[in-house]
Amino acid sequence: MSILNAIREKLDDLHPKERELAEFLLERPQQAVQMTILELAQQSGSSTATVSRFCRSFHFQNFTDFKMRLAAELAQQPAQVQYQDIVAGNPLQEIVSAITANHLRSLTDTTRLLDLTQLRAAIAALHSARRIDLYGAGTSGMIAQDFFHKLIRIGKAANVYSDPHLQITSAASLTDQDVAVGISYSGETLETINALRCATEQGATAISITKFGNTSLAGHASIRLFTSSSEAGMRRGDMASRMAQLHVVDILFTGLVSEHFDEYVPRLESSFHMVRRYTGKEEREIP
Amino acid sequence: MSILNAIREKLDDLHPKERELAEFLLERPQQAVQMTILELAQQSGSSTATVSRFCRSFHFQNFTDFKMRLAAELAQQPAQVQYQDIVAGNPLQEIVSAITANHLRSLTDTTRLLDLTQLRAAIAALHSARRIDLYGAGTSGMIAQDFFHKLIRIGKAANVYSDPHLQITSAASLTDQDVAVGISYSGETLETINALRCATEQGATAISITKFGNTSLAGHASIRLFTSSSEAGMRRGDMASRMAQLHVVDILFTGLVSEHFDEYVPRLESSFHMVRRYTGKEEREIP
DNA sequence: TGACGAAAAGAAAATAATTTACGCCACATC
DNA sequence: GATGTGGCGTAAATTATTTTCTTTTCGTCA
Repeated sequence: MSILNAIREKLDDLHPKERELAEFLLERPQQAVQMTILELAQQSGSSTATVSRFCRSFHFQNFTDFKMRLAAELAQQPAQVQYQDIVAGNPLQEIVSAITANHLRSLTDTTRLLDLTQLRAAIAALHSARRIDLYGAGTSGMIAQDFFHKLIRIGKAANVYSDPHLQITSAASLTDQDVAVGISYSGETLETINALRCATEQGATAISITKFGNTSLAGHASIRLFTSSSEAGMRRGDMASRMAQLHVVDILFTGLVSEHFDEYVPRLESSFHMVRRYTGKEEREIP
Repeated sequence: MSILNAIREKLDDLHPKERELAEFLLERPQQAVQMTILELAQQSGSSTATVSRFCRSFHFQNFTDFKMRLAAELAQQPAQVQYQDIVAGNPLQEIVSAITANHLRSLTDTTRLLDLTQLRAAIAALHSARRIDLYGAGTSGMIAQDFFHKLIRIGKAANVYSDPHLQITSAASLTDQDVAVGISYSGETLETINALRCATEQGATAISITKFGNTSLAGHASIRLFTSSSEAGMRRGDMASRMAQLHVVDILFTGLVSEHFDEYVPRLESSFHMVRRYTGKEEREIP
């Protein structure tokens, strides 16, 4: 942050208009680097001449040089705004920063919370499962879908259900050779809990993916995986939590493939090529 | 290295002079970002017009925009762990680190590539849309689903289709008051391209969400949103790209809600409470 | 109190940079 | 060999930036 720091240090020594400009730059550097000198001058209440002089006074070759270097500096570390809920009329740039920060935070927190032992147990269970059932509702249903997509790519006998009746119907036919995965961020989704309970009763290995804490769903699972839990923020919805859950799914899947590389990778590559072959643009172009 | 990657990928498709330019950029990007368009044209053996056209063909606003984003990209410290593919028998801890790094990188790269103008245009289009159609196949279909979940929460007349026949059927009935969103990481999914083309023909506003570069899908959209593009890595699948796409969806949605706070937030809160009321554990516990 | 000078800052002119319109040329097609 | 198409450069138009010149403001000193 050397450029912005240098500006901040000099703030008191600057002429009034330059100071206004400097303050604008410190406040909204991201926007500033996208502007022309005229836009910047107008928005900061000065003139193009002042901006130009300002850049030279800081020993940049010219305005463009200044803009480039500032852009490079800003790219170094993304702004850290914390777990914000949606509020009215935020500048778009701030929304972008806030969401990015939320998501990054969510992923790193989740990584930190991961229990390698549980992860290994989950991978082992998935690997030796005869059949894999996935349960989830709403957004967590989508996570389950995603996991499903991945599992069938490596030829696993997986199923995914978001219909409560089907969930139970399927769970009822599981055996002790099977695995059921219940996904629910809150860990309190009744349908998912019931499906996992039912699976457990049939002797299946139950894996839960919930937010960190002692949630009901985790209570019914023998293998528990957790994602970071941020304060709710009903407006924000489940954006960050969904990222975290996908993150866990990705790690599970990658761990699974990596540990049984020779078995799964050929299937993975085959599915990749087949999808290309049968859906790719090159062979079927419509004129 | 999204921008340079995108250039590298397109290298074979470029016209001779553009190609020379591209090769120069790939070889000496650091120098390139310090030059004016004339210098760059001369040193790469082309003309200013060619450079300008080149930048636009990659969907940058103009040469300056290109230079700024490239400078920002070059300023990024090389990540400790780079976009890794799945390999055999890695220690689990390393897998976790690698995936986390991949995902973080994917999000920050995508954020850096976001074009606020396009984003604003997309938000405005979505807001005033009479009807919103979402198209996607495979994993991108899931992203479309996710967006759909969000849009119906705020009472938008949205639909999501992954069946190609339904996509076209629905697209055919769009009007110039409607919006169609095509999602495809590769930007080359034929079904999605056709659906978006059809929508465009009906006069609907077309929004694309693809990896960065000049992809076919983006070519058929009037509003183009991009995610970071990493080298393929077929085993890794589309984990990081999916994160990036969701990231864009989240930003779109949050921006939409934030800009029209009074209209959307009550609906959002209502949907939140209703889901709680009708599916929550507290009222329906099974003993 | 008024005159002078220094410095700040804008207007406008000058310059530089970038985009666009236009047209030429090469190559392909019939 | 005529005609069309598309790549590409030149130059004109546009836009952006810098510099010069002028006005204004404020402080100092007679």
